[in-house]
Amino acid sequence: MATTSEKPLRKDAERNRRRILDAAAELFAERGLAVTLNDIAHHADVGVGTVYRRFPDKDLLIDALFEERVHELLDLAEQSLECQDAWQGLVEFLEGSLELQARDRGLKQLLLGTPQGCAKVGGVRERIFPIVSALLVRAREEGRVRADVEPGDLAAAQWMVGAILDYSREVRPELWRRYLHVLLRGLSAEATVHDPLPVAALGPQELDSVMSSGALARR
Amino acid sequence: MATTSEKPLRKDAERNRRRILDAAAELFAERGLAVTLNDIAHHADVGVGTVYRRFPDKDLLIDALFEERVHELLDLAEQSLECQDAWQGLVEFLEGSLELQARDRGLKQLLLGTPQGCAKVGGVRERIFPIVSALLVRAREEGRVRADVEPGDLAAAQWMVGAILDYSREVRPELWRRYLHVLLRGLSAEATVHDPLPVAALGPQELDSVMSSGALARR
DNA sequence: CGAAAGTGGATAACGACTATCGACTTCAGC
DNA sequence: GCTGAAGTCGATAGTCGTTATCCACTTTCG
Repeated sequence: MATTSEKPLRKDAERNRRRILDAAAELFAERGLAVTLNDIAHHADVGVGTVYRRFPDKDLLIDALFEERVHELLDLAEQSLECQDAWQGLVEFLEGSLELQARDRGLKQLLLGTPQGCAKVGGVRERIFPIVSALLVRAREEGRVRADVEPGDLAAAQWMVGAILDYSREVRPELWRRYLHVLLRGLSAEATVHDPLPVAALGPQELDSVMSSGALARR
Repeated sequence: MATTSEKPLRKDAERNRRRILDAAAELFAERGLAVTLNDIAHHADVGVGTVYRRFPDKDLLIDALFEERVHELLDLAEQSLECQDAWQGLVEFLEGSLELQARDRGLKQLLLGTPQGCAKVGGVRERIFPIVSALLVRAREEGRVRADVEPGDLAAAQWMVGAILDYSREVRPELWRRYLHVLLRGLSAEATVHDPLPVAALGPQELDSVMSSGALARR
């Protein structure tokens, strides 16, 4: 079970493999997982056949690509658990996680969407959940979070902020911070007035452009 | 410019028109705007051709169907503005609006998604915005809402709770109430601890089922 | 009763994507 | 430098789901 033994790829083949991976990373990040293998091939300056030869199944490509990125998230969770102040840790985790998602549409879809295939990635997600739950429980015990907040609420929070990401990514990539803040305030035990909301709300014309940009597809 | 004059439809034609409208209402509500005219035809026990004859363009059908429903929303907004307590009015509006959306996927998509075509519906949406903005401004003046909250935040709130709707509709249709509550608490001037969160958070097994149900499509 | 209006649903036209194949190019080792 | 194994390219065939048309047939209404 060598980690990455297989056969030693020929030099040009290896170069193409990298090109494909790089192109895929770029396209997934900016356009989401829906990009076709054709798109990726063209973007990598490589024939479609080459892509199919190397990654017969798109899920294999996704797995290969995102394994690393997803582990970043796992590290983040573990590191946040170290934090002496559990509330602080929770905030750090959510901010970090959403920051990654803001920078990579594909990652967001992988994390919050359906797992289908992509075994490795799905597995990591399952390992993150208990860690973050522990973080939440601790923050609750420390009296920083409402007593009736539960782990499921953290998933919901990511869904909600994820929606902001989808709608506003083009117009105001940083808008999600504002609503993460609102949400955290809503979940905290004593919601103080102090710290102002980060980043301004969308103005009327920005709202229009979001609405008509078809951020949410339809038919 | 008679409102609905045209030609007086033949009796059977009129009956079919109604059937189509009814079937469309049902399917849009439970499956969203993406249902095909074929689906609608079959569900209405009518030939596909009949549907196309009556509504050459799907947008026309949507317009015809949702004009009324969207006006309900406009009424709701106006009525909420009457409320002496602006905060109360705001809550009523958001709850009412989201309740409608929870019951009708199509309506939700129409309100929060792209307007493309569907002139009438889009117009009403534009009339609602200033009303709700006024409501917000008043609630802010009354000191119930944080001073830095803006009208755009209400749109964002609907996007966020709308995401909860999309994810959890099958598993727990009422879950959105919990997160509207959290959000409102986050936006309110003094977030008191009192009133407990309505409806429980999703448990681990429910989360799994949401994740794997592919609530959010991908490829 | 007959003309006008309306109907059904097989099927053509489409568009987007997935996947294959085989003539051709490149590499690595002798 | 030659050779054959490894690798490449991209036109194109196959699928799938949807939109839209057409016309022989049925229904309505005066």
